[in-house]
Amino acid sequence: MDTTVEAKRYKRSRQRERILDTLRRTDSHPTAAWIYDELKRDFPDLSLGTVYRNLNILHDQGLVRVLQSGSTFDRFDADTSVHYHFVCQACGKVEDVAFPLPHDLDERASAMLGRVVTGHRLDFFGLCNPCSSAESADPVETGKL
Amino acid sequence: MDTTVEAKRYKRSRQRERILDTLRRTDSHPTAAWIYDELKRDFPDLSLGTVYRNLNILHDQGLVRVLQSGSTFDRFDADTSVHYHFVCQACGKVEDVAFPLPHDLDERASAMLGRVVTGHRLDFFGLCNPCSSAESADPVETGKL
DNA sequence: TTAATTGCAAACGGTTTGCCACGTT
DNA sequence: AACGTGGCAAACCGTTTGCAATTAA
Repeated sequence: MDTTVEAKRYKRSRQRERILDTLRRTDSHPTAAWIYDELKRDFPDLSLGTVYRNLNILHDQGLVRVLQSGSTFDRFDADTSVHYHFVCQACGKVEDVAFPLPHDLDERASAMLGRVVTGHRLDFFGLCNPCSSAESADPVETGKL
Repeated sequence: MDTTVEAKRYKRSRQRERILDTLRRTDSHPTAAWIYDELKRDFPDLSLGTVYRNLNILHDQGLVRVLQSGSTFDRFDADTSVHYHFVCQACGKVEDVAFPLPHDLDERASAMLGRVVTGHRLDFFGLCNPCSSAESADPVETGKL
């Protein structure tokens, strides 16, 4: 991630425009590989690395959300009761959160969606106290996780 | 994952007991590597593979929650507005969910936690309609993601 | 004795990166 | 001309797995 004051100046590229376009035309929350397959028709020499690079750029620009970060660590919790988590975007620390959400949230969602809902997961993002006081001018970095 | 009718019969192992014990003694939601380092003192020949194997077993037994799945794909979304997701635990499909949560959820959480909360993420888990009708007797598999 | 468990190391798989030619400004 | 971008392939890194030896039941 860029920590300098100046943001990077990007040039246009057909590939990146088509990647964003492809992403906007679907609601299937595709993987990088799916986008790659999709564009392979029009760009026979397309590389997976190019797709990843551009998705990261688009994310930098705030045009794309990353739903799951497959590149981070698995974290484990022996507390199997219902509770949520607060994740510090600076240091990655994970804290428990006892946030009062409706106890029948799954049932409600189930009824509203017309699907079998067996559970949910809620994470809050932000800065923990130590990191909050340590950082003065920090880049935005929205929705990183 | 075991799809047979009979569940696997586990034997005791010092390593697995210590792994669960270590996990229960902390609230830091550690990674596998952290647990490995922790137990390396008492088990000098301990292997990371053993830690992973046992964490999976403990998860099978419902004694451990996995907070982030680092082994799955990143998924991308060009819709940057606030919305949630429904993830099918059978086929992995991701659907948008317009669930009515308080618009000031982050502010409330921020006040309650005494931390800077910049955002949150809510995922529902369950079975999508196609998978729901396809599966008759399916294993529980709670909290996989 | 039977089968689960372990340590080791190799394999796996999604993602990143170095290199150099090419495209954009 | 200056520098971001693309394609290719190797590297990366957390996680899984095959194997022979060990250990629980």
